[in-house]
Amino acid sequence: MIYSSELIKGTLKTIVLKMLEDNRKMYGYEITQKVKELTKDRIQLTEGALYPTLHALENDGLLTTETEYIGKRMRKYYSLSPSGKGKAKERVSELADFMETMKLLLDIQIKPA
Amino acid sequence: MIYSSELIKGTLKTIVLKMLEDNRKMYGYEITQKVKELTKDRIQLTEGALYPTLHALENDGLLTTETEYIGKRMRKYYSLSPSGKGKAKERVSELADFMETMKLLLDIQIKPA
DNA sequence: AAATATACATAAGATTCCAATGCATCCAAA
DNA sequence: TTTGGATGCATTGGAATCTTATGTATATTT
Repeated sequence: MIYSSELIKGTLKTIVLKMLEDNRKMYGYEITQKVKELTKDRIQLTEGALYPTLHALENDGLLTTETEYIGKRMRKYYSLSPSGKGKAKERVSELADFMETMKLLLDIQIKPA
Repeated sequence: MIYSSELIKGTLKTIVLKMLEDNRKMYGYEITQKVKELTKDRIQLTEGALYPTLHALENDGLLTTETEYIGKRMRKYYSLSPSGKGKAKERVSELADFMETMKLLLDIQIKPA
């Protein structure tokens, strides 16, 4: 199943924050690949959505960056700042709560973990 | 907890379709109240979002309408068309699947129903 | 040698939602 | 009895978010 793009809306920031919470330090392309892998190809982040989001999170002080070169190719690593760590927890828990609510609202049966 | 509005994005159409699937015939204001009630005030649909959505669904042939007057006050009832019924099931099941995926991605523990 | 993958980024446009506003009716309380 | 709150429709302007397309460049695989 491929999700209609509408569903992804509003969750991208949360996904990015969570990936960085789990992995400490990642670069953009790596995030797209990790998400693709973890979701078995169901969610494929587009670069046009991802990079602006990373920049916005950085602008908000939630991410810090460091640039590395692999050969001549640039890699821009992103990490959670202290406030980013707080924000990550906040966002994930908010989404979890929202999903609980949607489950009730839509009569959706969710398999236990 | 009040959800940051971003989360609602992408789910509004699904919510509306589901409400009409369960209730056969509803008017706009009734939908906002029902959703508010079912979610214990956590989701409050705004009119600026709801009405354009209802019109869009109607335009897509998923909803039919009938107007009634209660005294002098107009009421516009919305119902699922045959294709709307199919779409409702499709959307809800897509959202359920998406939530499963997000659960895995974000390590969220969901309580069993 | 060419195609694919890696890796960054921006721009134009569509979609979607919110906040604000407007109109009108009905009902309850002051 | 009149005033405020709830009911009920709707639109508009603007913000936010994502997609598609494009651009640049290097590395790897075929």
